[in-house]
Amino acid sequence: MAITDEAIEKIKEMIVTGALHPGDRLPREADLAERLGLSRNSLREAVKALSLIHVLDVRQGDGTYVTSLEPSVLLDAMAFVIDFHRDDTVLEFLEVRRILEPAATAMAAARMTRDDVAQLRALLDKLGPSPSVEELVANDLEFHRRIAFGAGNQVLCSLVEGLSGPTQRARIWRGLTQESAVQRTLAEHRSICDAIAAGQPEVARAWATVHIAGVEQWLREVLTETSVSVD
Amino acid sequence: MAITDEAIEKIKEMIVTGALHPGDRLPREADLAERLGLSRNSLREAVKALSLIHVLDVRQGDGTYVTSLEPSVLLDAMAFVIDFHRDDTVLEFLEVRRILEPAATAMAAARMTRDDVAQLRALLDKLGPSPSVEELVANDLEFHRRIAFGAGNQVLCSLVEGLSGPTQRARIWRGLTQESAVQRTLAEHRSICDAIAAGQPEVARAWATVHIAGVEQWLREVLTETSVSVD
DNA sequence: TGCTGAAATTCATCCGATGACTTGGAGGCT
DNA sequence: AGCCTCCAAGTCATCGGATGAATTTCAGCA
Repeated sequence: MAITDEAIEKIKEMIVTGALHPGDRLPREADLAERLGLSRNSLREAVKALSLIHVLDVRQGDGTYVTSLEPSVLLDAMAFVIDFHRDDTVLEFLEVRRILEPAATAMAAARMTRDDVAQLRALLDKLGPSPSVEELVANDLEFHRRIAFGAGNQVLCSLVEGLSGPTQRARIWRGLTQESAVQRTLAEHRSICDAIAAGQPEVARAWATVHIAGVEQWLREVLTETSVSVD
Repeated sequence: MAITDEAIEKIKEMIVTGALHPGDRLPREADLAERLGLSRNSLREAVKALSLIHVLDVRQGDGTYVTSLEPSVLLDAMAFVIDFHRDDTVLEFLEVRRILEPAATAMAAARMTRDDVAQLRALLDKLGPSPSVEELVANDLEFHRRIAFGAGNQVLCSLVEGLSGPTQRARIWRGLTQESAVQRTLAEHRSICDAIAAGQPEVARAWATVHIAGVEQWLREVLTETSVSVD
């Protein structure tokens, strides 16, 4: 194994075994490099890799720290990974969302407080009569984020959030506006919200399923029409 | 933004825009560094980070290549990330598995061929009368892997696979053997297999749910008993 | 043809030096 | 005392160059 990979493993080891706790500061690069028996350059490669996936947080002029290591932070890196995928696999991601989101929505319907629901509805109301694509994306993202958060499971929450990279969501919404399916989608958001407000998990689950399946079907048609060369 | 991060973005951009395709070879480090306007050292940090998440594949003496970028390859990196989590969040991961696995199992029940099922059953039969923990873990992993694969969705498959890091699965099985709950768990595997063989998605889904929920409940009790300091 | 070994290519690792950024404290002002 | 300014120390960021290690390529030979 390459020396840099060993360094990655060793740092990981230090964290997993508890030698390093979340928030802890690492020794300075020069010291840590010496301790691990490699050059500062090679160590930096290891640190850079670990900081890309948010395990380490490097602050110039200050030091290098272990992040909180919360699922949300780590799964966050997943969005980065997902951005690499183009249309051909987008459908598969959407299929997974169709599994996760209804579950999350049902859980949210059982757990969210009256106050949470009020905020959720306020979010939907905030959208003007003719919103831009950017506003739609932001609103959509926030809506699903809050529901996932309301499900009370951090892992589920970040997974749902990460699963539709911002890039993909943007592309979908751009497509929807062109096809004037925006109104239907927004109406579905309201239905989901209503079901959660009524505390009806199964109804909420059904609306969420319908919602995702709708987008899925639309995307499937678009991909078929434009044939193979969507790229 | 740091120059290295810019390099990461630029390489990502090249891939996403299609300037670089899966399998393509990158220019040699020296050239690429010059082209992107940074030193070889800094470029290497970027490359190292991208290769940790399996976006790039570096081969000494040969060159640096873009990987296949298949979901399985990229989500693979998730297992690495998940290894950082300890008992406190394991339950949340398990809860997500309880959502995904039943769905995958139901899909598998509808899609797997007679031949696939035969192999699945053969796998279960391969386990001797008193298997070691290592054998149990390997068998368990392979069992769930095949079902997820049988669901016909790469993303779902790698997600299910990745969600229970090998480390965690091992710990769970070690615990199960101590509590002699092994037989019940193995019996559940057989029930799941039977339901898939019978082509009954809903029965398969139910057994999968029961299976995961069982592990979940056991783990919940263990965590409660041993109090806070499981770490 | 098929094998061997040397040369070319490319990544791996190291070293040393300089620049940039953050933090904390010394010193002075109000 | 409280506050601000500014400087010095600490730490990461980036660079250029040099040498080693692994792989591939291909000429030369049996």
